Amino acid sequence: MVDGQQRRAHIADAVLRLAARDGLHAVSLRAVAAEAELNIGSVRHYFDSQHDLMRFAMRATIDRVTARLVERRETTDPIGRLRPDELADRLTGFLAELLPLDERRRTETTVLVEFLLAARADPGLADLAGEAIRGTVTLARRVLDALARTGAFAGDPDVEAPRLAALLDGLAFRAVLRPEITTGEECLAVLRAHLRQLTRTG
Amino acid sequence: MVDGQQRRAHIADAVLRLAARDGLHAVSLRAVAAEAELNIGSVRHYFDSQHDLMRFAMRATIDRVTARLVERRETTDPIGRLRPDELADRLTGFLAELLPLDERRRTETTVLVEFLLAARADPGLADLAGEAIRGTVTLARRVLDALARTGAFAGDPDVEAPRLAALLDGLAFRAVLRPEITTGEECLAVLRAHLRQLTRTG
DNA sequence: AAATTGGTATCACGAGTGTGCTAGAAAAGT
DNA sequence: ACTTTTCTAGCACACTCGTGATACCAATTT
Repeated sequence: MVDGQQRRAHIADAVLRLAARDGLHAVSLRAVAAEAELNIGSVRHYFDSQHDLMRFAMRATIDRVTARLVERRETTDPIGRLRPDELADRLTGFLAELLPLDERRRTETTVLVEFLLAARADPGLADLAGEAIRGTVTLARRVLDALARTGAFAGDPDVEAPRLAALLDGLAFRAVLRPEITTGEECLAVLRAHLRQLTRTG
Repeated sequence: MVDGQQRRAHIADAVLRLAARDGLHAVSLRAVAAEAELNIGSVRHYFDSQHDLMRFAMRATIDRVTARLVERRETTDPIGRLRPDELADRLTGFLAELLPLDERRRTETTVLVEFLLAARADPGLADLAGEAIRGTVTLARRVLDALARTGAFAGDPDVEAPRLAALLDGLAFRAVLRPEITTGEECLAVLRAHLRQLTRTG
């Protein structure tokens, strides 16, 4: 007996690799089967339709990123008294989980952008897209809370959270599209500057 | 004799409408012909290949947005002495040209996002994508210059320009994907807050 | 008036797509 | 040992796609 969960994950991985490399439009059943080194019939055994496969892959990506953030959620806990700049740098590293700074994060971010855009015209993915888009704001809110808890920040969260969320998604988007223009170092520098400035305003 | 330029623009319009409504993957020669109420043969008469058509449409979109910005470029000229906040609001309106705040801008922004992502796996569009991505930073630089010229801002342009660019693209991206989450008002509020804060920092 | 170009309209081909369907092999349950 | 489920493998159908090729009409040129 084969491990069904593991097989599905393996297939989803093929989808992610393919989508990140060649774009979502290149993700066909046949291409996925080839990439996963499986037969088309096998792929279809684990996923009833192409749509199921896509949804599963998108779900998996969101969960994967979320899991990383949860793993590191203690980063936002104010252990001890840190200097504001130190706290800002700490949170920069935390939020950098959403930026394409290495192979893994690049794949995840790229695929998410692809899926989000696809969801625009595909009602079957609308809920997942909403989840992801809201997720960034939620995360931003959490980080701002962490700043506020140390008294280093006292701005209006209803403006600052969307602002930080847009900045994050914008950096990710630009770095995904043209890494040689919006480099990883630049992303970090910008994000760090933003968080540091927030600590100076409140 | 038919006006070739006009016909090409008409066809490109059909591409934009289609791409904005159903996504780029739905833009086939047949769909474009139907949308433009032309015969496939006619479309093919004006464009040698599908790739030519795509390139032309992307080029047209970039030019259209650029033209709007050039039309309003005097907005960045410091006529008279404005209060910093007034200047910030003025520049907010200027940069809002890149945000999907009405039908026209929504179409343009959406299509641009679609094309940018498509360019990731299509070397034939790479130069246009680079142009667009660089364009946002250039624009950001111009706005920061305008701020600096009035002495209201003295930050580091090498950080602030990419930051503003990422914020702009992030707002546009999010508002294109989920307008009910990242609304037009929120975009404006965030952008205004950002520019106002810049005037207070320097 | 004849010839050339510009524009419109179709057909046909090969390639690629998702999916319905069938069937053999392998493993698990009885 | 037999049956049933799981898995793998592949055929075939209907569809869409871009494009080559062809033909016909209209306007302009010669």
